[in-house]
Amino acid sequence: MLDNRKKRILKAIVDEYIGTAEPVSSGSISKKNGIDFSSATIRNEMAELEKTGYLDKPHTSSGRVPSEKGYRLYVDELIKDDNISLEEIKYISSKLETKVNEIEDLTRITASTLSEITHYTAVSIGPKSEIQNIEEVKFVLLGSRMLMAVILTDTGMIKETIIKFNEDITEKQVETLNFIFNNKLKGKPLAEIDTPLEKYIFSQMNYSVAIIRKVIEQIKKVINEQDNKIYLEGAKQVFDLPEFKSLETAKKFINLLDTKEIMLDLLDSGFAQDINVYIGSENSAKELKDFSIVTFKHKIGNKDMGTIGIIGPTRMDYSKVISVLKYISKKLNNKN
Amino acid sequence: MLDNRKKRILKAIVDEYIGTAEPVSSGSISKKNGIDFSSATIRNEMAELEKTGYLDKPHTSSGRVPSEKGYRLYVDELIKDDNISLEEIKYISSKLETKVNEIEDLTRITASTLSEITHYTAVSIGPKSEIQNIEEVKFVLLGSRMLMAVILTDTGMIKETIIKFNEDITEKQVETLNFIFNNKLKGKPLAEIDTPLEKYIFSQMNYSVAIIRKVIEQIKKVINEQDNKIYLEGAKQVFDLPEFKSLETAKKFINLLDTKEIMLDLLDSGFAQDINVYIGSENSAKELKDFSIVTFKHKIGNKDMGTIGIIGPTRMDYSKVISVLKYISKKLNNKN
DNA sequence: TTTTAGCAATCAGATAATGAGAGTGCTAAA
DNA sequence: TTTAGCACTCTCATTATCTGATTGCTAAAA
Repeated sequence: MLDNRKKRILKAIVDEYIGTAEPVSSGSISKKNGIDFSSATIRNEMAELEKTGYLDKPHTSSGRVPSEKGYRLYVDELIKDDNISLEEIKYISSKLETKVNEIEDLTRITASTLSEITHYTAVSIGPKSEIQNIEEVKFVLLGSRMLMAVILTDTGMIKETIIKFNEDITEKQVETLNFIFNNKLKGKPLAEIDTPLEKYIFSQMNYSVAIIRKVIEQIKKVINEQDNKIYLEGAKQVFDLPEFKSLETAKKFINLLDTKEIMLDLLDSGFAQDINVYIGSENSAKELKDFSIVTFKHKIGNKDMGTIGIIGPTRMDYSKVISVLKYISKKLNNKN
Repeated sequence: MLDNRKKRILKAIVDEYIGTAEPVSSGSISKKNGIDFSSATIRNEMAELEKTGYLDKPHTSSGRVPSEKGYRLYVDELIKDDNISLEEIKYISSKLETKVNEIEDLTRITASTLSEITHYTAVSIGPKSEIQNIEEVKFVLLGSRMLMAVILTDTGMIKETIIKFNEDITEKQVETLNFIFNNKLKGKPLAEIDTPLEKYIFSQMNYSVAIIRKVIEQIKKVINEQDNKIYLEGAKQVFDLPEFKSLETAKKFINLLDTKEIMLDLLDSGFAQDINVYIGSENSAKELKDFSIVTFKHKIGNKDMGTIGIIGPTRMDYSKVISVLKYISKKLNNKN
């Protein structure tokens, strides 16, 4: 266990390193208000902190840099979570008041707001289809061979898709589709739209199995696309961070953001708590070992409403990110 | 006017420079098949080409680099437009056969295919709303206070939007809306959806002007958004080009792509011809002076169906880009 | 016992010096 | 008209040198 002074010094080092991205020297810390010891004393403490694994040293004659263990302690014990300014509060409020029609829009706006304030990259996904129940399904005929299907779920997702046919569809058929889908599916999970349903409908109404199959396939497709759709905000922000000054690193990062599996995994991995922080190699994917991720599962009650992830260097301003997320989380819950 | 040999040498230089991005030496050209002169002779010709403005020289003892005038001649007179491989043809065909429901999807798929083949960045927009006529408008009630409006146009655009109200909407009202919109607007330009229509509707049916206003506002909003929506494909490809090895340049480029006005302008600027090439400072925006743009207005008959732009360094493989575009253009026209 | 001043040792990063290599322009011969 | 030959130029990579920041350790001071 670290004594109080060591913790204060560690905090000062991490704070400074987050600000400057340069190894922190004993001298710069000894001048900090609140820490009134000579650089020699700080040096001794730093040597200890290094020995116990909280700090690293890039090379013999350089200052210290926080290790992952150091960041972890910093995040768990040393930061405040109300590091948010009045302007930021105002900005967030104005953004969240934007009228949205669909739940994904809300998640996306939240993510982009977050990215704007923190200057890190944000990724987000809407609620998973598997946890959503069907509120209403509506078929609308557009022209004679084009059917639009609109699906509303209990989490507020509205998804529409267009289905084209090689044969004419009659108003009567559309009516039947509307009737069957709503009677059979209202309140049921989205996943019910599948082959058994197809068979059921076919048994109820005697028109072309091809039509029914196409309808169901297309709806399944659009739901599936929805589940795998990742929104990305503020990717170019990273170019302003010193850790991306090498083109190689920047390229690696951009490619990483493009790798759907990793991103989906990242957004899925959050625990039941609201805000999760993964520092460097704590991330499940080894590609993320040089980054830190903060994820936030937006819930209403215990219903998952989508997830947001903030990706940045391990030298992330955790205090700011967490504070802003906490505030947003509170706001979103009040809203409903 | 350049004699034949000078043209052949210029072509060889541009070809080589496009391939290597390195200043081209007299020696490397003299070895090219088809050009069987000693490096000294080539040197003399190169000196001439430089004097007449077709070539530049980064410094006294370096090889030559094409000037904008050189590229212009190259594009206008020296390249072939059937520089396309069987694999590429197959790939394009397979991509274009993807079923699409909306015209924007087609433009977008075309742009992304192009970007994949050429390794340059593609931007695209759908057809402008002002040139589109309304084919059908459909209102569908979702729940009791949520109305969905679907608009189909003659160019195949399908746009839907959701309108939320603070009061209940009846099926009767929806019917009236459907009746009036379709009777009044079928075949008319999209722009007719505006205040005069609002007044007309209000004179025809006596329910809350607030509802009508909201409907029209929301539809106008979604059409406007549509007009300003730019699709971007393959932005990260530029990281592989040597001209973007400096982070500064890459950053500038990414910011450029983000500047809507410039991109919209770029896509609007094309002439009546199908394929337009703008080299370096030929571009209207000064921010684009280090880039070349190839634009392509996709038309069916003389109806504009959207525009695609390829952005790359002035050292762009014009022959490849133009060949692929020509082929795609032919394919798209056969399709309809 | 704790803190601090002082100082040699270390190392990254900037700056300067050197040299090789690629390419040109020009001259004079083929 | 073409080409071989050669001095000249300039970039780029490599090496050497210098500077400044920072540390660890020792011994004195608190």
